[in-house]
Amino acid sequence: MHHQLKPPEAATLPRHLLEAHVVWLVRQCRSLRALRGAHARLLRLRLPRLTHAFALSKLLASCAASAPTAAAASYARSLFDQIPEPTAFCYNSLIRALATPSNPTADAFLLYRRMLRAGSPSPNSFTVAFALKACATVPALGEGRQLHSQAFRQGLEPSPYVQTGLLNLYARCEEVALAKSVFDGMAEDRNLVAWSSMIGGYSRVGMVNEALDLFRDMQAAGVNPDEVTMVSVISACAKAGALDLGRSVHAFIDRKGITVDLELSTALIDMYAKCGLIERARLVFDAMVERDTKAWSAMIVGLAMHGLAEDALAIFSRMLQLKIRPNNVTFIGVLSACAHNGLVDDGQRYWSTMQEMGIKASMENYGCMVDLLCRSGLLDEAYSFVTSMPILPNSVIWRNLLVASKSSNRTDIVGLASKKLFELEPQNPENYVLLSNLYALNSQWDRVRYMRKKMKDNNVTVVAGCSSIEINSYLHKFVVSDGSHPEIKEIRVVLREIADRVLRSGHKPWTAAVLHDVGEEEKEIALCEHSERLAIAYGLLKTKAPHVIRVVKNLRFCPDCHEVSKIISKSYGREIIVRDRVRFHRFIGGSCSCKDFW
DNA sequence: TTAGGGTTAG
Repeated sequence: MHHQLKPPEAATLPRHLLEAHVVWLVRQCRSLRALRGAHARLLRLRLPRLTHAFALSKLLASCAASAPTAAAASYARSLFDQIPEPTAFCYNSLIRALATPSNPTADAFLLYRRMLRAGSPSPNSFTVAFALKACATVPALGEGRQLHSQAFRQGLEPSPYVQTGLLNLYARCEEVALAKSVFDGMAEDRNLVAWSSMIGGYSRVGMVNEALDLFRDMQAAGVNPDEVTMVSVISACAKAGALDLGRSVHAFIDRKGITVDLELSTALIDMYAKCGLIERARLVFDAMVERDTKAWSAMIVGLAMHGLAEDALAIFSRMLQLKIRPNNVTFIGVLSACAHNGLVDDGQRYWSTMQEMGIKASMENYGCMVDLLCRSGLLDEAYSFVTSMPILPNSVIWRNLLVASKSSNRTDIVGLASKKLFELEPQNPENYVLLSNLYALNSQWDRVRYMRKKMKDNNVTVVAGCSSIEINSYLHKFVVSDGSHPEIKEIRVVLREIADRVLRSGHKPWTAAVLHDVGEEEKEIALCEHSERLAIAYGLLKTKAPHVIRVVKNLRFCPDCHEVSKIISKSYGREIIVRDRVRFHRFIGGSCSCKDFW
């Protein structure tokens, strides 16, 4: 009946029937295009003034509920501007529509402020919830905090939607302490969304044990997780390199019949890849019924991380065949696959492909290219690439260049790179240590001493690296020379044994070159109590049956650790998989399966 | 009309 409504008839109908027609028409719309079509049809009906405003607000609300794109946001704004006296409902809808990832200016917050200044209509709990969501999407912590205090003043804070909005804002801004305090205050109101948000917050900042403990608490509280919760739990395992945990969580997902949707599959691919089981990642990928750019990217990045360039590139070309548009992250995978396998020409070709496809290169993409050129020994090309970049190179890029020129006698590059590094990050100990090691390598001991002095003068202290090992579903963390562990005595016995075996193998600790002017005892500590070695020692102590020891480091793997892990693996007959921040080093019987070790 | 999720160089 409704769709047969014609303009002359419209003028004669009572208001409630017209409104019902509007509601019906808008409800049919499944896309932005359909909404525009409905808008045009409603205009042709020449509705009375009030019904017209009603129609615009319904269109606006539907637009706000659609996919959060830039197009939807701008259409919503144009609808809003046509409404003579916008109600709170209209403001709420526009604020909701403005919360798009492509709208980083916190426009939603500005609109909320405008509403407050105008004095009417008054914001309600919907307004605050939508505005908080916008701040969480950007993310804009400062604006979000202002919202928090305003919500408090207006008495809107107790609304459970405002509460979860605040919790999620803080969780997304990596303010876990603030998020936790909101979460703790919710007590009775804690629902699935609140639990998931909090777990996601912990997962995001790498507080894996906290994320998993909370996941257990949630179940104990009788709240059943869904696929959204599981994404956070799985990505926490991925971050920690906790394969056993990840596997048991995956089994839990299957047991509970939780839907493994697009996002959860992607998280599983990432988890298996980061935990060293690339074959398993591949199985998850192959079983997917629907794959988007992120899913393809996760698979490509995973393969690249494992040095499987051929597979990564094959997957990439299949992706192109299926007309899935890659993004800059996909190209991070493609370019790093080339870099790790010395495929300079291919890498440069893919770089041009990326430009041709109109994909804007990010700092990471430039970084991949610099890495590609450096690893292939094309130092000059790398240098000119860096100096002609349209964006200012960051410290990662300069460090890469510096490491690449360590045995090149290119004092110009070393000079520029170190100058840039100390300008960009005067307080980062990594730069001092790197340069000092570089001088030590060339036996320039006076320069080594100068770097140490400079470090001292600038009050730069080395932040200890941290390694962790997963034993019985728990992550045990260690830092260098960490004597605080309750079982440190037993660990030291194993360490002593490791040191003996390592020294007997004839390996000369690399660190000793840098520590040439320190005492024997310090050298021994350097050899002995690296965080990673503490973790391996603890693994040897605690795990008898499994032959695999997995250690995750938050720092870059050093050549000395690489050598020592190989020796331990061979000597104890254990497979050791060490993952540093970026990739894998798998040692089995003394050989290293990592192809790109420098 | 309300809230939670996945891929990112060394």
